[in-house]
Amino acid sequence: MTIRKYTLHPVAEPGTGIDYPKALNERQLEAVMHGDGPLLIVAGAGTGKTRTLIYRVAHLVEQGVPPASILLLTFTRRSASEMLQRASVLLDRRCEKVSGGTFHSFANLVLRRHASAIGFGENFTILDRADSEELVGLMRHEIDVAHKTLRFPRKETLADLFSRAANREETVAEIVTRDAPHFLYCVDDIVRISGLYREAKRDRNLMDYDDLLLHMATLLREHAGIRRLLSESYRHILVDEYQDTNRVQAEILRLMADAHDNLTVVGDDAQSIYSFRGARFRNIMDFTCDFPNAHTVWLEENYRSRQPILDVTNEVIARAAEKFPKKLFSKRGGEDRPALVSAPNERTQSLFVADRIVELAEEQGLALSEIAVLFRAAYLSFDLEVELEKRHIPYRKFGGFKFLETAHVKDVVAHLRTVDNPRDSLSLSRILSLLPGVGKKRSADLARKAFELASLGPVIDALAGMKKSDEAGRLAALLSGLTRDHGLAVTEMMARVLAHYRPILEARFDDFPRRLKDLEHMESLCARHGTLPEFLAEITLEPPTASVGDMVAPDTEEDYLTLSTIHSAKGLEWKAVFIIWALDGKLPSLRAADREDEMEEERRLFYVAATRAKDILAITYPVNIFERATGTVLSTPSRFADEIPARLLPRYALID
DNA sequence: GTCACTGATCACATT
DNA sequence: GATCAGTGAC
Repeated sequence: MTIRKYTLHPVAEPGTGIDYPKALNERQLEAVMHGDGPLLIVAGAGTGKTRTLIYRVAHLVEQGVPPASILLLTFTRRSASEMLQRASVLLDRRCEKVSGGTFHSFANLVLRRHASAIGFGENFTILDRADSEELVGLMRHEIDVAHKTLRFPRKETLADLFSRAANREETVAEIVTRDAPHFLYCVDDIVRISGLYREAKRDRNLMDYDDLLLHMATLLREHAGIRRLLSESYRHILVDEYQDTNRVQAEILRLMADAHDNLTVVGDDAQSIYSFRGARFRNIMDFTCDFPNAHTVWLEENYRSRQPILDVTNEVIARAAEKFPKKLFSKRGGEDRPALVSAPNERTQSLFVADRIVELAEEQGLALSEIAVLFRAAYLSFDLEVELEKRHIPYRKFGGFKFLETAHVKDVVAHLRTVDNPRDSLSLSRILSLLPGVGKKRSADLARKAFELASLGPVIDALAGMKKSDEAGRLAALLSGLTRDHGLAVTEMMARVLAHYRPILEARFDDFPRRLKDLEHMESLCARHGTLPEFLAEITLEPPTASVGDMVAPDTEEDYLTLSTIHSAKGLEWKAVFIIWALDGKLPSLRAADREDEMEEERRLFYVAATRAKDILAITYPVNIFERATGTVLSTPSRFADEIPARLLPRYALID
């Protein structure tokens, strides 16, 4: 995000030392200068928590701590590398040597060395969400579901239940009881499938996202030698966005800090928005229980937003049920209050937002990169996107479907995965099913054979024997070439797979020119990676953030507007922010209505959205929206906006 | 066994 | 709108 670079603070020349008191306020300074031992930084939105972390990293390095023994864990890998880059500008290039990444990427790194200690091979394959759903689907068919008449959960639902159980360290039965009691009638079958799923992953040397964390925790817990080794290697651990960690992650941290207790966590309980992934905002409140000698620092001065915006966001969060009490303040004054705007329908909402964006850009000279439109769910921006395209306003959308999840990209990746891990029968049966005349049965049989022998040999022979099918012969040639020629560069492998896949793509999809662009983009991605396993782990752990259509225009220099889900907007800021579809039933989502804890999370979500704004904030909603699922008509603004006094948040209505 | 068709059912956020 | 189970034609 280029946006963050604009907030870079100019500091002394490298080598001349950092003028900490000049660059930081008193509280930030206290956090940065904290010596050894556990440290909790409770940092409200926009209070400079990233800055504090960066200075703390630089300070540690300056104090002589070897950079490689500092571990910086963040929510996305991109934010880790950005922070380390900024630390490098601050101090010197030593900061680039600091280890940084997400919990998942760090776990991947460790497990690639030590997986055998917990009964896995080091060349395990990482399953993304869709892969794990597919495998669950296979297991679902393994058992005879006796309840033909009653509804049995679909594979997506099952995978979701298993994931919840893993992230919260609860049993599948407990999760079903609490989150899906309507499936209690078949809870035994669900538990059986979860067992089969677990075994299938172990047999095939596969790990899903949750496994990376779970196995990492097991490794640390049960192998004191490895734990000591790791804990000694990373003498200082810093964690960003601590409010969005789950139980397993908290345990990993406790174990990692075993040898030294040098653990710094930064977070804001008011911005915890990932409970569906098992995040416990209570982790941040429990930190001082886990580490009784922890020092706590509070950051409350906001440098981002003008006071009228803070007046609104403070009201929103003041009504939260459970929180660390804090009230943010800003020296940035201003007259303009945020606005709550109703539109008679979605179309008018889109027209209004597009009009205002043009106005801000043309009349007030705001760059498009200083403006963002935020929403609860990815589909809510479709209508606006049509309008933006009509007016030729360039934008990029974050959140929603990733291009990695599209069929053609998955096809290509499956070829590479098969070569990397012949026991990955998911990928193998996927590419076999692409052949004409090969369906479920035959692909599964062949994949099983490859699995048993841990080799593609028999599959290649079988394919070569299918004389009638030209396609089968081509696939055989491709696979045997890729497995035989050792030491091939990833780019070369990709080029061969693409050459093979291209005719299949053209035969299967009407819109193949567009999809071909995605594949070309992927080709350019793999140029950055040395080995095949590295590349595969990379694209699964850190898939390109922009959604599908944006692959077409990746030119970076163009000024563009940001459309984003609120979740994907975490940690970012813009001068002007529009929150669309702030309609009660959409934000908060209707599905949160009967659970108080979920409603509280919706409140925090609204809070995160509103606190992204520096100067201008507009909250809009369409009325008379018919919800087919429930048969209700939604017409009231989000309760989180509605309960704010009009003197702080004035109301406006658009009329057609 | 494979494939193309039908009608019923459920739909958020992401590493 | 996508997915799933069931059906019948090759």
